[in-house]
Amino acid sequence: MNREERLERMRHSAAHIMAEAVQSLFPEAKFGIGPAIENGFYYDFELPRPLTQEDLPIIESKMKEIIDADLPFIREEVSKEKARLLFATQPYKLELINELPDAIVAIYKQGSFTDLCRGPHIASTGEVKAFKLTHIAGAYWRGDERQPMLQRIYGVAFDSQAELEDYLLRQAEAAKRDHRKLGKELDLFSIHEEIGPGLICWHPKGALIRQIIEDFWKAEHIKQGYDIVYTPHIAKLDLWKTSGHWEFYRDYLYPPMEVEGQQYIIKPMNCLGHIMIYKSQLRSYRDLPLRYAELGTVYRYERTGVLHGLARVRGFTQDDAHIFCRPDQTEAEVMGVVELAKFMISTFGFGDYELLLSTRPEKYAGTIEMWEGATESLKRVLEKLKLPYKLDPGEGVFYGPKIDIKLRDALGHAWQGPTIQVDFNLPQRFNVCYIGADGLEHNVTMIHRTVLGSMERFLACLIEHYGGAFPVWLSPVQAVIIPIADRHIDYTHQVGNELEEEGIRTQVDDRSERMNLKIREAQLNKIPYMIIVGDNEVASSNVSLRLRSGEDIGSQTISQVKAKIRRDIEAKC
RNA sequence: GCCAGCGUAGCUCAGGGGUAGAGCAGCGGUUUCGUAAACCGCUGGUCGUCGGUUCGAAUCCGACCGCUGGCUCCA
Repeated sequence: MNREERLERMRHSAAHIMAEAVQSLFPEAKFGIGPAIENGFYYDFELPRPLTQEDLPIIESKMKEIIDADLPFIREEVSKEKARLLFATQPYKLELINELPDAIVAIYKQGSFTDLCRGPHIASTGEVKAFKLTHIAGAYWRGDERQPMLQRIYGVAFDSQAELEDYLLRQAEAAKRDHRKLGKELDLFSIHEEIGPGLICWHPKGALIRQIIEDFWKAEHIKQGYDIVYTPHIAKLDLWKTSGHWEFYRDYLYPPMEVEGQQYIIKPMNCLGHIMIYKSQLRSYRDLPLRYAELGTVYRYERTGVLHGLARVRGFTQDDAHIFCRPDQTEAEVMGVVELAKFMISTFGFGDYELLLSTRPEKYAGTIEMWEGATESLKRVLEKLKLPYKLDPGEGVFYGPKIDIKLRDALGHAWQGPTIQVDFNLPQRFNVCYIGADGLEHNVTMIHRTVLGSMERFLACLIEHYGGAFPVWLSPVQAVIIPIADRHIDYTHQVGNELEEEGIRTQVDDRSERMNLKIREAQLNKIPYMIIVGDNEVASSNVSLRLRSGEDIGSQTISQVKAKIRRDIEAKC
């Protein structure tokens, strides 16, 4: 048994132990399910009263008693009949029993607690070495919002106290990288109750980072044969009826507004504008592929409970593009997009990401042949590029299969970023065609794609990835010049001007404050270079260089410093 | 949207039925200093909003708004 399997078994057993503890405190508890998860476990309960944070230590100490008693886990196999009797007061367990395919089901007992469970488990409760209950949350029975909401207790468990403490410490460190916290501390963006939830105000420093990314994005897209376009933020409702969005996507749309007797809505997607541009002329098969790219701001109504800083908002800018191509070009185009996405996110330092290939859902547009053909193309691209990916069966959008790339935030939550979606629906609904070599009209294949996801979510991940210490090329302030005493101020401005002329974003800190305070603030603002000047520097026409790592490089000529900063900017690291 | 928790000065937070507190920030001074916080003084809040209970509410109750952790959903 490898480490992961052993840990999973132990964590699952910890869930049973927690269930026993809860049962002893609430004899009338009804039990849902209690699996192992990454780093720990949870169990869902229906209880006579809401749990509070204060209940957790009580449950923990009860769990410790059970662990200290070192009770064996005993597996038994019983008939469904017997299981129904055993769990007669447990409606959720009965529901599970009824759905199990076999006539015989497994149960596990430890101490006074018996659970319907496939197993496997550890030999006895004493094998749980280190655990902690972390939080309580509501969770729908079977993850279905029409079902009752149960109370879920989450815990973490490890092989040793040291590993547990290490994990908790890492979580605490990760919390410091939270983009919502850093966004405020580094003065990057804000969200206002007065404006509305999920709507972002970008402050000068955050806007500057975004602008650098957008400039880079545009330049790379132009290199890759994309054409930059702009399309309106509102459009007639009829357009969205034709596209099917009004029918399939209505819950996410802001209600229509009436203008001159016509209904308009704010766009939730950019595709329709791009289609209109495509359709403004007759297109020959020789013109394809056409790639229209737009940093397009869209608005979607998201339920209040799902909003999260920059990562899940109601107004966001997609780094969108739509590729119109012939079916025989699809694979090459998807290949180009995957490579571009890989290049973009690796430029921003993301090495660790997940690729998912989603296939045909139950409700779908187009024919099975179209789906299979496109899904195979996507698969071949991933295989040719030797990219490891997971299949996400049935999770495609109704209009076509897709490849998603997920980026992780500081706390390990995976957010969908780049996405590449083949679309069989819109070309038909809008009759998006080209004239083939045969002189006849053919539907184009349309590919919707982003290579960052959205500026908001990407920035959220980026802030957390770097913990706010952005690489030099993205740092809003790249160098701060700090005089030791007021008599050095003239010289700091002189140095500052030289750096500015070199295109380095420089700030001269000429406030009447002590150098130590200025260094501290520069550190807290995660400014990459601190350039300190005092009597020695003025006398020698040099500067003293300190890095945000804390490293004191010491005396350098101004041209040495300029060259170093330029090199670091160009290396994008 | 659902479950739970939370909302006190610009920020971080204490207080908890008798009418508001700290540190930092800000402002005014003093200090001119060698690699992560100099010193003194001052200003600053209808305690998220609206209702209710009470002689009296920031404190208790209700509704709403917002935030946090999950669930569901997603770029």
